[in-house]
Amino acid sequence: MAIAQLNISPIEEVVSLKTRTYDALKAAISKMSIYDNNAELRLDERALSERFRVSRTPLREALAQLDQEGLVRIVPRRGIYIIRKTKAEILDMITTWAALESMAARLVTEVATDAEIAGLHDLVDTFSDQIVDANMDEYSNANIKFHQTIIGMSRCKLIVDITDGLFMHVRAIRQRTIFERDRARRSVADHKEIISALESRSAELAERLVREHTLKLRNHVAEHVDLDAPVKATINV
Amino acid sequence: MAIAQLNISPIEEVVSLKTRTYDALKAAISKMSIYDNNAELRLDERALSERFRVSRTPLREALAQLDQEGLVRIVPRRGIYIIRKTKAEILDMITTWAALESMAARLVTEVATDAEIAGLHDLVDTFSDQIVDANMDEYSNANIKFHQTIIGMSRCKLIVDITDGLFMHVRAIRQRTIFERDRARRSVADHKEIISALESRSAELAERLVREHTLKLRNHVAEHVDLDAPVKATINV
DNA sequence: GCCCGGTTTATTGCATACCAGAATCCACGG
DNA sequence: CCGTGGATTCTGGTATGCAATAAACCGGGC
Repeated sequence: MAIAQLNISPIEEVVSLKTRTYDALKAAISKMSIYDNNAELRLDERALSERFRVSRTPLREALAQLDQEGLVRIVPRRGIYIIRKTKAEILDMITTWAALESMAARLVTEVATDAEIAGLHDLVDTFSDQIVDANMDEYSNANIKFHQTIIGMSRCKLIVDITDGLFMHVRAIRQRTIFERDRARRSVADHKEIISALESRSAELAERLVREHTLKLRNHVAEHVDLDAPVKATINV
Repeated sequence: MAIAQLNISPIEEVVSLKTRTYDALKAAISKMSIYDNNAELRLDERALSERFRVSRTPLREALAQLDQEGLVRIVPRRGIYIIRKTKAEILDMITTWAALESMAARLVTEVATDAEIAGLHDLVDTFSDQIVDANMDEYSNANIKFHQTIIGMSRCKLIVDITDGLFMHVRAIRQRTIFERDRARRSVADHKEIISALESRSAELAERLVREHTLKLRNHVAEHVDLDAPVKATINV
């Protein structure tokens, strides 16, 4: 059988070593439990260069980008360190997140299709009941996905990008934050309310619910999370 | 008279060429009217390297950071281009700004001192009347300063940083956006209302006023600004 | 005269070599 | 035994050179 039609793809987009190194480093840092007390926070250029089989030049360019992004800090003549966010910074991130997602919710009521909004149920109903108790980690992921989905439906790419960055950091401290069954249950309830608000296209309500939901988390973290203490459990948005 | 106490300052912090190149490039790009039709958007590494009297290595690291930040785009094997934001991106930026500043306003009602809030009057009263008509450019700067001041009083450094980045881009298109006397006057009125809301510590009201104020700008730009047309006049927040 | 192919040239990506500052180690003196 | 000063080493910062790719140019054929 002959080929009926040439399937043209944009050609293999040659990715520079810099970019690949950047991605690899970012992934590695994300996966690593940087809030473990015994985590190695210092990065050695030459060692990394060897492990990635890349010269220091593209590696350093990748590091410069990560520095700009706030994931690492390059101290001249001293070294490169993975950044551990302070509690204040984490709180700021959650506040910013609240600001952006509440605006996103407002936009969703204006631009999203009914089908899109309906799709949110799938991300919540699964965890409606006792399931939450069992798989906290899975729930936590679905949870973040719920929020990211709402934000995505806002059609505001900038908000999506910024919050993606924030989620990466927030994810990193999950393991160091308090696990509370009740919080998860209340969270599910909140989510359902939010979906209702979106479905009824009430911008003000949706915005307020989302904001309050996230600020609840903020207050929770402010009160119960100690970033300098040993690992405790999982955060539940 | 002998020295009573040693005044220790953090010592002269040595700034790397990379950092200085980064700053210089950023300043140069900001100053440049990148929305001029005849603006040169392609950057030549060697030429820059010569002009800055710096080798290509730190220059490239600086460019990598600017790329991450979204000011330039590095296309492998093709070149480095200054990014011209599309209209959609500009609108997204203003939306994001609205989200962040309205949250900031809320925070201000909670954490700012009366003195701080009172200080806002100075940034507005000067332009209360006809003065607006004369010096649009000056007014425009004071205008941005007004918003930055509010954001600063929120004590949320992350919001400050993000919005600083946004302002840089918004500033860049000012010259290409419509100048409207009436908008400026209404803007001053809005600002006064916002100050009142902050003074009375009403979070909801302040948040709403700020959001609506900025979204007004968004709609204005959406309707009246054409980024592909020749220069027209100045934006008035 | 136009189009296509090959060749040249310009420019970027990467690697390596060198430089400078900081931290550590060690020897010497108190 | 401790503190100080210098030398060594380690690590990041910078410069330069080479390789690879893409754009520009040129020549030949239709």
